[in-house]
Amino acid sequence: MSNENIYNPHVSVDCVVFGFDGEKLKVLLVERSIAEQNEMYNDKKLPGSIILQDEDLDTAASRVLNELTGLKNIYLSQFKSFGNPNRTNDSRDILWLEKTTQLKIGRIVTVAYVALVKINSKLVFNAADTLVNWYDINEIKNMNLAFDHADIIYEGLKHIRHRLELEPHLFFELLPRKFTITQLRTLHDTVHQVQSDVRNFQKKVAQMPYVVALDEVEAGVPHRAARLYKYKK
Amino acid sequence: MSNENIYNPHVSVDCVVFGFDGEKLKVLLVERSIAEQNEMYNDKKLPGSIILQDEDLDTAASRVLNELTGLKNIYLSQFKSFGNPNRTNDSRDILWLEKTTQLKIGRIVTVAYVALVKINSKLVFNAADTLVNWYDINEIKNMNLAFDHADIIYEGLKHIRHRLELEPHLFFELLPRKFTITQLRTLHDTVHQVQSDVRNFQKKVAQMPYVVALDEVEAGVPHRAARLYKYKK
DNA sequence: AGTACTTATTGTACATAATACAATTTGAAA
DNA sequence: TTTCAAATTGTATTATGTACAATAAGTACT
Repeated sequence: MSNENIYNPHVSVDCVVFGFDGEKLKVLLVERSIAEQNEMYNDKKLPGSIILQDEDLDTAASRVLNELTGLKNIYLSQFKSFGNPNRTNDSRDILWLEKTTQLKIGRIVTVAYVALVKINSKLVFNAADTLVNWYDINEIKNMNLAFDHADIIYEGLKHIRHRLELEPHLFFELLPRKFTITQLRTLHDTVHQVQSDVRNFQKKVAQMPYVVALDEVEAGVPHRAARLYKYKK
Repeated sequence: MSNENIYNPHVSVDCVVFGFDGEKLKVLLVERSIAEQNEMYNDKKLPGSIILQDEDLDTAASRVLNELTGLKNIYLSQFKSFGNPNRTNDSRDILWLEKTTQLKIGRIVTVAYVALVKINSKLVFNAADTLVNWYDINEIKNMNLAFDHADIIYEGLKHIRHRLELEPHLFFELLPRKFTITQLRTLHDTVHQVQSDVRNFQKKVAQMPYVVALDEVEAGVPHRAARLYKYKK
């Protein structure tokens, strides 16, 4: 291998942050504005950052999430790295990188993470200059996203579907602290794209020792209120 | 974020290549020699390489494997990236990096892959100056490995155990083209660290349409020869 | 030829888990 | 008190997983 071939790309982390609003799976995206000639171009991107010197990958991902939402101790898991040499070739992406980093950046390999958060958490969107919003996972394909972030979201979705199959405990990262079995079932069915039988689902939940019934029912519904449950590891 | 904090690390790929010799799971390691003062220090490392300019991650991993073994079209799957800032801090590792790359390299983020190969493949160990050998997965913990390669192997093992549970088809990447059910069972039991019941295992295999019996039996055994099977996707 | 040895091959009974399916209860609203 | 919307609950059936041992086949030895 000749030395001229050795290349020194940058490394970043990107977070695919999932939430559940009671009906749909959502992803957290950051608004991005690019000054292009006399026009402003707007699109969306995943929360992410180039890693800092002496910063571990996991640490960088936690930092990104914390800077954006104020949240700590949330479920965060590396799932795949993306290093296509062309992933930073779009002219708008190059423009944006130069503006935000003040550097000529040729290539970025990004390490992608999935995060699961309770959408009802009072998210403190810290950085005053960044607009952050939840988007329905099904709308992503109709949106303009930076870099290869649409691919990353899609891969993250596949990953989290697997993970939730293997570790059903992770469902409770997405639900409020007190939830009904119907909410759990809706989430389960949304994630796995199935329609479970109500009775069989109740039966299955009944034999999960980590789902415990509370002495409370939901409030404010115009019909019989459902019992509330909590997750207890 | 101030610009002085933006760092530009190198990126590499490393391959954890698994094989099965009929009894044990094995990993392919490369011999490494480092001239240290007047002594030669020898240890082992994973096959890997810094990625080239304009080279995709998957492509780099294929290249590494092909340069080392001559094999193409083998199962190769990215599983995790390792970016601990201290992973390249060992003095011998630094020495070796400088010797082989002729560069001052501060930090390397590596993207790790698992590969599954038939150990009976006539592996052409191309590079005349690299000694390559199979090592029992259980011996790894008693060996001196470069960088954090012991961690990477351990994570790769965990990953491949998961994968083989979800996609039993992958077992056939490790077995010879013609195999006996006993070989398949031994492999299965080794990977999953269980001891299956012989009859129940046969039953399960019998209802795999992709395992087809041949009109042949194994040769050269000093007892009743077992029927041979092949995998047919 | 016969015996000993080693591994291959095969079935049944039982337990557990997954699935299909609908009537009744509860509380709020009219 | 009637209506409505959603919550709650059980049984029969099927499929899947598990425990368990006797016989068959081929080699090696005498």
